[in-house]
Amino acid sequence: MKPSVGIRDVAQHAGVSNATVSNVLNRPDVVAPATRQRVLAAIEQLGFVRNESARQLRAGRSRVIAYVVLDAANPFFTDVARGVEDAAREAGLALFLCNSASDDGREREYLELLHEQRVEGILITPVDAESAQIAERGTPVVLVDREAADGSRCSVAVDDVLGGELAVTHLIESGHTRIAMVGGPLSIQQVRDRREGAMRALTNAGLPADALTFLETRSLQVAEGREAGERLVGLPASRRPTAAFCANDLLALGLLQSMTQQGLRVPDDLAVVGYDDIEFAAAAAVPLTSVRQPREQLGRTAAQLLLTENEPDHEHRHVKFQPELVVRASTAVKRRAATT
Amino acid sequence: MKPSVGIRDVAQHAGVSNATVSNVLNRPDVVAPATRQRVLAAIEQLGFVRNESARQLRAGRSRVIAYVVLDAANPFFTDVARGVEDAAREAGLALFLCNSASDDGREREYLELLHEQRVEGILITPVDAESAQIAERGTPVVLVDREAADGSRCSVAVDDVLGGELAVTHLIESGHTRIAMVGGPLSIQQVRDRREGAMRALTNAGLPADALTFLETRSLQVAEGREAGERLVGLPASRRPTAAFCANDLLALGLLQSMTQQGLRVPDDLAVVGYDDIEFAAAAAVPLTSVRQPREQLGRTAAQLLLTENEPDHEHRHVKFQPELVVRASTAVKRRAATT
DNA sequence: CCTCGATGTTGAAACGTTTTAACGCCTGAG
DNA sequence: CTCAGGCGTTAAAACGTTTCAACATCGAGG
Repeated sequence: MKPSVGIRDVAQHAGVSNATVSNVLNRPDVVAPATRQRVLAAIEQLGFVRNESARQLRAGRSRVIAYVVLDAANPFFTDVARGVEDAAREAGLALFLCNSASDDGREREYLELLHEQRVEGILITPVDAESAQIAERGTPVVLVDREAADGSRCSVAVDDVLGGELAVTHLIESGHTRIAMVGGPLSIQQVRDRREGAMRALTNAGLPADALTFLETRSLQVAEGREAGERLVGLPASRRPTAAFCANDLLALGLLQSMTQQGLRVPDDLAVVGYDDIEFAAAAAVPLTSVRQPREQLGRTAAQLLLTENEPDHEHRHVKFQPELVVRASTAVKRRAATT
Repeated sequence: MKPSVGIRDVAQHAGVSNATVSNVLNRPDVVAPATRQRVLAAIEQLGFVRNESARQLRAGRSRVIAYVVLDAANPFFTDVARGVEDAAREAGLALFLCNSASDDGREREYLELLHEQRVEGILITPVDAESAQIAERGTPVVLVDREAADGSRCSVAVDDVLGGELAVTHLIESGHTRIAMVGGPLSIQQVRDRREGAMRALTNAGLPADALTFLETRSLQVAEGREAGERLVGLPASRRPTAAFCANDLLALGLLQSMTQQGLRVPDDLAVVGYDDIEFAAAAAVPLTSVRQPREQLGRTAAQLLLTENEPDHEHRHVKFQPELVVRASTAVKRRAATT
């Protein structure tokens, strides 16, 4: 079971040289049919499994790309990953998924490992885009859902400022003038961008900057959304926002739950806008208005960009998609009578 | 950028032999502090990255395990994966996630690749547990959320028959006598088991077998749940079930959505029970009654079992956890007046 | 002064592939 | 009968590590 049968065992068993076995494996057409059969039989019989390490050592390449994802439990990222995988398999590559779980220690470890593995390329949605961890080390890296600060590598992103603007403009047009934004930590670029968009929406509408209350969360997960909901309800009614813009749908779902539990109604007592438009947003307690991003296309494009990396005349590109607002019940205008 | 600096470049640059560099990397304590510093400096300066293929080729081992998951977009599996990863990193191993997406072609390709990569071990939730793809090939394999048919390998599972029984017993006790089960394809062991449990519940309650209508779906995803909802509503009212047991929460969420869209109320017109108790179940339009499985523990245990695989006196074990019913609004008894 | 053990370092042999250039053989053309 | 050329096969040299036995060097104990 362990004695690890190698290519030369096969060769011996089939009465040929190991080079011939290698040819059967890699260029079957070049070897005579009879010999090929004999070799294949030997492989079958001995249960030979090609040793990828050796092959790779010799060949220098590895047929594998990896996607280091920020939160594997967030459906947004699994959808992006699906896009990546589709593109990868079209190119004959396999995809390894690594979950950094927003922990830059884990992220570093995975990057290190992947570099050592000499994967063909790395896609990453980094914990912190500025971090030096992602330094060039011979393996091409493409940023996903983040913009490369310097032009030093390819990136695929969505215009988060615009997304924030769309969301908050929608709330303002629905008559809201006290709006909360829930999200965090602020070390995440996207949270900052989406907030910037939100501010821009205020400015456009001629509202003062303090019309937006920022509730910072420790992460972008459901539990944090619930907690933010409690904080929100804890505010004195006179100051309490009438609408909330959440930095992603997980937070929004948590917020929604929290509202229900505390006996407040959405959208009547609080309108809610999420971000990402994950599949569960539409199935939520109150179907969620959300900012949709082209998730699979994001992944697909990133993978394609990665594949161009080792073309000789490669120029780093920065693709930026546009988000789109999907309006559902969580922001429906009912008995809204704005304080305006 | 490409000329790939190796251990001997470092050695030369530091004025030592490559063996010493290797020692610095693997047994730092054995080399004199002064030399060590010099070598580390050289590594830093040359941007040396250890070649894992070569190391692995020599050492025969690989510090990586993999989990081939059935559907990376299903939060149930991402939670299991989290458990796996926690256990793996405690053991100093990294985890590669591979998504078979319920496609046995993909599954086969990934298994092949992982064997060739000589990963330390493979966890898998197989598309088809009986499939020969998973044949022993030198790399230990542990089944996750499936029971090993023969005792030929370790497995970690949850008692799905019991789970089905719990769900349907609950529905029966709530007064339902015409029950639908939504799930499929039947090639999936779990669907079969859960249905068997459902049947057992009928028997226990003295109901005839045809009290359960089985609606087979093509997959276990949200869209299929929606479609099943339409089929359900299409039934003549006299024969239409008053409750539905879904083989997982994704189906249940789809069903829920479909009901709402078609103007039926849950639980009044149709009670719904899901399975898995994913985080989104509680945040659904109508909070979902569901059968909870110890997701992270499932993963954690599987990883631990895998780690015992190459102990000399290893005996294959089959761990089986108990599921638990979580009752929420989707099966609340309101104006229920059973036809009994 | 010699021996011994401890401490650090090293040369060289693996590990299992792929690849290259060369080889032998056979066929058909001259 | 010879020779060019095609075809199938092979020996051997990589690829970049780790490891092992051997080797210096040095201080201490006899």
